Amino acid sequence: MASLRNLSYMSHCGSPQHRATPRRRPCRQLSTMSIPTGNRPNRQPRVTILDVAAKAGVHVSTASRALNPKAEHRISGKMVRKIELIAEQLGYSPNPLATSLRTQRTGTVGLVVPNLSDPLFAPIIAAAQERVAEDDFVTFVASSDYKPEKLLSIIEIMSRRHVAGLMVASFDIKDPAADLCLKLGIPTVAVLRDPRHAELSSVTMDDEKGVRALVEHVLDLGHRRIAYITAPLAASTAHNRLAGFMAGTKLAKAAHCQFDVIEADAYHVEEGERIMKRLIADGMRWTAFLCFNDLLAVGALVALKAAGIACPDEISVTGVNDLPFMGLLSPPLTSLHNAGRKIGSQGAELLLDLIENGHAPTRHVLFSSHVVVRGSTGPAPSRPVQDRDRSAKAARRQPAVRARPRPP
Amino acid sequence: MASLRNLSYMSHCGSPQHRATPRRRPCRQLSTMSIPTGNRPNRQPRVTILDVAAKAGVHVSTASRALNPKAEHRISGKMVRKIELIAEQLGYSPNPLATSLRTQRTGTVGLVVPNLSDPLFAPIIAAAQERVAEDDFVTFVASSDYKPEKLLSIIEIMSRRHVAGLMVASFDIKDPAADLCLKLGIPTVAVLRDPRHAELSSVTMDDEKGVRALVEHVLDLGHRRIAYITAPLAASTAHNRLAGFMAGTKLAKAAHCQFDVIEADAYHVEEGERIMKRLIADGMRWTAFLCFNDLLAVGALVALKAAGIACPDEISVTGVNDLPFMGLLSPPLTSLHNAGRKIGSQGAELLLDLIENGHAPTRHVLFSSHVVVRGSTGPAPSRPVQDRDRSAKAARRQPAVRARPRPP
DNA sequence: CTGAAAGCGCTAACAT
DNA sequence: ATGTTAGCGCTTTCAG
Repeated sequence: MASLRNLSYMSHCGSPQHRATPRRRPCRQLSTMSIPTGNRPNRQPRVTILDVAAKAGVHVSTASRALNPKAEHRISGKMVRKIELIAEQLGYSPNPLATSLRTQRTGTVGLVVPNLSDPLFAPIIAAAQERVAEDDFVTFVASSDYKPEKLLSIIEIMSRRHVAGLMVASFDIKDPAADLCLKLGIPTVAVLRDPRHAELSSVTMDDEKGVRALVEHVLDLGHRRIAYITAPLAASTAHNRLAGFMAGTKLAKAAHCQFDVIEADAYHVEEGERIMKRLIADGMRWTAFLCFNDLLAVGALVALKAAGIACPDEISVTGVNDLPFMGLLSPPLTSLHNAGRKIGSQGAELLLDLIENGHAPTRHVLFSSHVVVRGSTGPAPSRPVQDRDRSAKAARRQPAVRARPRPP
Repeated sequence: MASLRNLSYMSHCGSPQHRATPRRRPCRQLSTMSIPTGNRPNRQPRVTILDVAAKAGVHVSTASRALNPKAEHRISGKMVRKIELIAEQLGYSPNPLATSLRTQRTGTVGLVVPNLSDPLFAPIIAAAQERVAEDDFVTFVASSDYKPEKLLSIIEIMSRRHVAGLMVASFDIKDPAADLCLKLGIPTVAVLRDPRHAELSSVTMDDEKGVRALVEHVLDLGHRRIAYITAPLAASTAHNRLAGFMAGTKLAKAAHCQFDVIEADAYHVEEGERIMKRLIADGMRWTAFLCFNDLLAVGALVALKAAGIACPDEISVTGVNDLPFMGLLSPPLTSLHNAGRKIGSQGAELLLDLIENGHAPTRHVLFSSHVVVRGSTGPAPSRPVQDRDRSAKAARRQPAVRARPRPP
């Protein structure tokens, strides 16, 4: 069975090439912005509704009505069928550009996330795109790159293009970008990050409850020195999860507990690694780390492994989001499982409501997450790491950790 | 340091709601397709070029020229500056819909992948989107869902919307969708999947060489019973990688070697798991598995672990693409590292070339991959799995594996 | 250097 | 039930 079907073993015959000088756009106007030039010479001549009308021997408006579901009852049944037939055999399809200009409706929606590559956002975009496609919307996608100015610019660009609505996963708390959406009159749904704007619908996870459950989980395991690595606090998710952490600590009524919070500068693996390295170097004082998200947690795991600190035997770690593969790491990561694709489809659903019913009430959908216990959390060790012979600077204790550690 | 900054511990106050009856689109025309209705009542009244012209006391055409870099030298310098100033203080920005209708250029490109959620494609889309955004293009994104008809429909929709170009990662070999792109006159770049169309530019990985290197790697480790799990052979990548496998087997001049090929039905983890379960049940005869991609390989690892078969002690496994986290699995997956984001940015580069220079030659960029050796491959065991007491049906040998195993 | 006028392709009053 | 007309906002001949 070494051979299979009739296969042609073509070898790839391409030749590698690279641009010598990357093209740069010429510097532009201030507020105006033009459509990039494309020098396509020979496109197919399109069949217009005029052609259809001519062949049917009727006026364009008749053809237009016949082809338009909303007006087709104003036309005799036979005429409708005749025109539809002609349209089909001519291969007519309406030019959305003209339709849009006339009707002020483009049939497009915009999806904005902080980072398209993040495995958290990809399924959300995918699900939202699928949902709006069912209603014949096409999707602009852009990435804010975690930059507020970029988000503003994206919203302006999309607004100029008359998107019917926007689904945004990039809002900060009290984000001016959210105000901009409202000012521009664009139906907007916030997902994951809720700007806390009364007039904006949102779809979010119940992060507060989720993180509180994580705290309870590690408390149950006997941990008493617990650190929480939060994301930059401009994001609502960061607020909510921190609130959950604080609530969890209160639950503990913990006289003998030590809780600390460390603020990360970013959301990715490298940042988690950087922070954990620093903490290790400064003398490790905790037995459990709750991380804002899985990526930071994975970075923490990497740093622990590099330092020869055993997880979960010496230190427990948790993440949030339960990204793909988190269950297959070593150790498998304990995490908060979120609604994944459902967030995207539900966001799309709210958005379509808003679009199709101009005065739909704003709604706030809150999905609950649940703790997925895996191998990265275990019983608290009898002695914390620093009491052993490992940490170089174990003596230095007091202000060992800064709220916002800087790169060296 | 348990408290941090002045935080407001807002608790989330949304209420969960779900649509009772999902809205379905009414059944549509055959070839015509209309723009979805959006009942937005009150958008901001836009500032048009007429307003600018009026305030400047000139004709619209003058204003148009003054604001258009390509025609602004036909206007006196003072006039240009005056109009630009007025445009800015009025907050004018051109309506791309009107511009597009007039010029037949939309400043949009389309990006199509088989699956938006796949961690392989997300970075490619992200990188391409970033690159084309530099040239002021906005991006339509859609997913073909591995369905040829869906791909055709996406291309038609995007064509109707006058995209300036298309980057497609969904082509099969000799894909009619590729012909469609050409017939429609859309500048198109194929990425990852090369339809083998002489007139289409492409950006791909040198999969053949890569997989051959993987074969060499496991041969070097002493493996003599090697299976390759291929993807459905409609995809060019599947052809190329299989060719690499075949080439590797020939290199072996291997009288005592056994090579087999198994065709998967899909690309995801579950499929890898299903196949490996089946192979285990049928009596395992191999010591090394090369998998078409990481997801299948991960599935295989899951099944092996579930069956209590040790990797790499008993069986070695490899993947392709080196997705994020592959190095953190247990065992860490040996894989082929690909160019990742570079594929997307290079694809965008070629596309922009095609768009801006109508008669740019078609180019084929081939990136090379390299083997990343990790823990999932190890020396061949002295005795293969089936010779021990593990396999239930170890006796059945001959046609144990079908080319296309079906679900039970 | 600037104005006049036409028209991209379509839809939606307003007629009949 | 169909035809007439106007115009969405912009660019681009063609005149002057």
